[in-house]
Amino acid sequence: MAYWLMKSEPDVFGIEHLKALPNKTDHWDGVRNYQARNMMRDEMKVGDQVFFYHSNCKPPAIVGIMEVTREGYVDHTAFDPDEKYYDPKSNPDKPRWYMVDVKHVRDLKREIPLDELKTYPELSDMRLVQKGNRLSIMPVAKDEWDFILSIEDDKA
DNA sequence: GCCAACGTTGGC
DNA sequence: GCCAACGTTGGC
Repeated sequence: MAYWLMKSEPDVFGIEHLKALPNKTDHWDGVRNYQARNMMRDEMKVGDQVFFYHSNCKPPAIVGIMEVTREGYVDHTAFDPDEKYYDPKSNPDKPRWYMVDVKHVRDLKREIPLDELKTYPELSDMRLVQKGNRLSIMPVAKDEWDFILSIEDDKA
């Protein structure tokens, strides 16, 4: 089993939106970045655990845990001109973009903000805490995953 | 709202 | 295939 982190803007699609859906499950559409696409298409497996990260907000933070419930399949929103993430270069005969389904597992007991994550030497290898990081989906090492859960009970 | 980082596009 | 221009991300 592998571990991941996925970013979303809470104003657009936050963890509260995911929780409100039937089965607390949704497809993670709209990813238009090849590195992120490859991870969803090729690497993420059912049962993998995923941190839900709120980006572009105050404060940016890890807020919960999700689980992959369906492996990579074609992101049909790329074919629809009415969709925000329409991509005319993707078509059903030659799909360019993929997505996975994720299910809300639980909220963290507290939000763990980015500026706190940056203070731990244990997490210094995470792309999340590195400068200029723009990748919206990234793998998380098991020891990093375990470490983050171990500070969940700490006082902020 | 600013701006640095970085991915993508397109002319050559 | 290079690289400048441009667009987007996302922290601050």
